[in-house]
Amino acid sequence: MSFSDLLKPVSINFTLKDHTYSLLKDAILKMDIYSPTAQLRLDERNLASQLRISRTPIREALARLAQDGLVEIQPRKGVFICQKTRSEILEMIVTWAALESMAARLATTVASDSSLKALRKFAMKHSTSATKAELSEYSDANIKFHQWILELSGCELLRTTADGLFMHMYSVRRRAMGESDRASRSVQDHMQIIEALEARDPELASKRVLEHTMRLHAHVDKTWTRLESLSSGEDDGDHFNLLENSFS
Amino acid sequence: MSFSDLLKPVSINFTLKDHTYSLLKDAILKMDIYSPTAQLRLDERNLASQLRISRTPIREALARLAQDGLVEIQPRKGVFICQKTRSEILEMIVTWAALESMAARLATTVASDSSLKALRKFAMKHSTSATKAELSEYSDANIKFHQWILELSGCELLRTTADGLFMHMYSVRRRAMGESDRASRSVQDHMQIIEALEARDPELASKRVLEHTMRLHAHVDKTWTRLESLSSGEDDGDHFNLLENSFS
DNA sequence: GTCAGATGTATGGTATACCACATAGCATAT
DNA sequence: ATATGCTATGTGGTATACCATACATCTGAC
Repeated sequence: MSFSDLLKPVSINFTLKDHTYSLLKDAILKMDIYSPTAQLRLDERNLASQLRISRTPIREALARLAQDGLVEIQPRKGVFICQKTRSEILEMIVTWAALESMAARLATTVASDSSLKALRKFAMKHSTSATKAELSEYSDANIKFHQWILELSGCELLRTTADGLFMHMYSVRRRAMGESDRASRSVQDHMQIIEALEARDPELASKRVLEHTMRLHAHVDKTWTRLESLSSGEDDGDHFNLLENSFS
Repeated sequence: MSFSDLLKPVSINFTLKDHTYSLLKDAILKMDIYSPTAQLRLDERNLASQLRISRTPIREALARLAQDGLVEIQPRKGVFICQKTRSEILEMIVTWAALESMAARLATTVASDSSLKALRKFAMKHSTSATKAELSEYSDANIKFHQWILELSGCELLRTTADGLFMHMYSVRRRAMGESDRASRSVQDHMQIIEALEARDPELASKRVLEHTMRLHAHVDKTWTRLESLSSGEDDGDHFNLLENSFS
């Protein structure tokens, strides 16, 4: 090993702006933004003094977070963490379903046999923990499975776009994805998806991913009521109920 | 009508930051960023003096544009307009196909008869201009048709996500979407899509939109060579060639 | 007692000064 | 002649001062 190998990574390209961005993003995603006691307002000056930096990099980070839809900047009013409505969450699941369904379609063609084998191994390992109702672990494995399919598609844009959606659902997944009665069905679905991938059947793989994700959609649609009570007043309508007969 | 009615919209919620953002965005999208003489570098101080404002709102606008993927900020180096590689453009088309295909599926359920009728009317009106090889007009109508389907889905997130992709393709659409030999086939496709929507057939509508968009994908894949020559050196591989047999 | 207006304070928006780094050109030494 | 190192300059990164607005509180008049 030469000198240059050791000395290369001199923290190049580090900026407070970028650091603050990921710092704030993680903090927002970790906190339970639906708790009644949640601090929804972000004070630039407080953040600045807490992080011991000036407001400038913070403001640029906030501008990016606003672009992500994580916060809302009301001019002359303040910066507020965005609470997603049930309707918005359902739309995210629909969009996610669209992306992952396409990813599965692509994966039937581009994924290597070995990578499919690895996916199967992963899914089977976690099929046991799911039945043990270790919900948090199951939830993580569940998300990982879906992200894996996105990766297998070989399409970076599909993956990153879907990641943007997953991000918003982190603060939500514990209550939406963790029900144990859904776990066994979910594991079953996953296995069928893998079989379709292994069979190199684009239509079938795409169809199964779509149906699987839309089952989550239906589940959230039915059980999710707490969110509406918090941000009550605005009613976007629940026209998505109508959509479910598009997927059988 | 009282004075206050007339005077209300006194630039409330107007911020230089937001204004600069859309200003720069439009400017970037309008210019031909693939022209050899294109000015790819953005100088903060130049922009500031041209717009007669300070650097601060410009920097926040640039941070958002970077998030959009329109520009790249290289710390301590400069801000550069992003040229998309052919590979990235192909990925955009794939992702767009995923979104619009889902939108068509939803639209078969939620779109009203009257809105479908309006879509058909729109498509038929522009089917004539397409044969007249009025390319620019056809190109606009083509995009409008696809956006319309996104709207009919009733899913805002599908629409906005797809819009984000369309945005990047504006600077590209003239050379990618305007070939007249594609126009007649395109019009034909559009009509078949409308028929599937009117038949309220989710599978068929989704399938036809997918195939239609992937025909554009195949077309771009085959004919797009100029881009690579400009940003030659990096080769992301053209593994997307392999994907086309997923769609027949 | 209540409401209108003034005033104070907090917060975001903007401008600007300064700093650190990257780059190119030049000078000097070998 | 070439290579090395210094310096000048331009650029983005950061800090900070100041401005404008929104909102709450207080005060005074009715």
